[in-house]
Amino acid sequence: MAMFLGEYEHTIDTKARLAVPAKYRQQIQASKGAVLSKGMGTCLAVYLFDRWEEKSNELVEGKSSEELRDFERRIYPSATEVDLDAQGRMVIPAKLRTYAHLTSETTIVGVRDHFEIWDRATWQAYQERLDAEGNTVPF
Amino acid sequence: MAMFLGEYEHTIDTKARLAVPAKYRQQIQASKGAVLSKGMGTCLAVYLFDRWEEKSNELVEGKSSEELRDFERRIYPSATEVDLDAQGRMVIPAKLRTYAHLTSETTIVGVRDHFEIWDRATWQAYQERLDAEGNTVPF
DNA sequence: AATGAAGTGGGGAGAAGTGGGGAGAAATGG
DNA sequence: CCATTTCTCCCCACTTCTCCCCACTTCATT
Repeated sequence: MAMFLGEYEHTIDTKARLAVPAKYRQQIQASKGAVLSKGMGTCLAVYLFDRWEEKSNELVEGKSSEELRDFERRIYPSATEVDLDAQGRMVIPAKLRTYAHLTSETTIVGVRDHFEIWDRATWQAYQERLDAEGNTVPF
Repeated sequence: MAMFLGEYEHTIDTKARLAVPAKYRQQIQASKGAVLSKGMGTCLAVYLFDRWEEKSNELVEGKSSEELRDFERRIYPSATEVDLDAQGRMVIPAKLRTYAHLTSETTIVGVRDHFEIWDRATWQAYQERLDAEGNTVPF
């Protein structure tokens, strides 16, 4: 079972390329590929394909046909298949880059069943907010 | 299994031609062709032929012969086979262009088993409506 | 130091998207 | 049935962008 851990500071270059951490890259290459989509909050999310299908199928459960249409038109257009060049980089489409306020300085974080791509400043602000709210690490 | 993802901004030229995104084009060419028809809402929909047949068969289930006739007269006349020129463009018939309020600025979105063609302004308004209703991306 | 893996940067060929001319088919009118 | 106009579609041209390839740096390990 795939598992994403850790925090990496990578950069998006002038061609909109972002190197995927080698540990994640291996998991993508060992699976049927991955999907990049808008994430919850100001970030992007990458799921292995199988897991992404599982999740979207769960989310579809019990929706009326009207809700379903809206939902599908929200989910699928905001997603793209991830493909990596020979150096293990992915290209971030302009729409998604804008959505997540990504510039060059980027932080990539593993979140159990997926990983997320944050603008570094946005990520830091988010972490500081969690600290301020008294969220602590429970270990 | 065919899968349509992503969002593309293309233009309809003065000859009513619209370039199909290369990723979708490959799927069309790898299949038995595709069908262009009116979509749900102010848009057009393109299904691969096999999937379109499946869907219309489902929709026919349990209809009386009267309902069936109406249904068929509604569906089939508005649908056309998609054929692409050497540059991968399709021609949008005038009736369909009017139906979907298409001008020049067009957005093409993948929605799992088909893709849709929207006037760009109409698509933006629709997405903003979903935002306003509190629809968020759940990933 | 030498080696290899990981991340970053950039040149350049080919693909993708856009625009328009023009021949032949189809529709329209006498 | 022929003439004229309209429309469809094939072809060529141009621009932009994607992606393949090569190269360099850094860091960890031996």
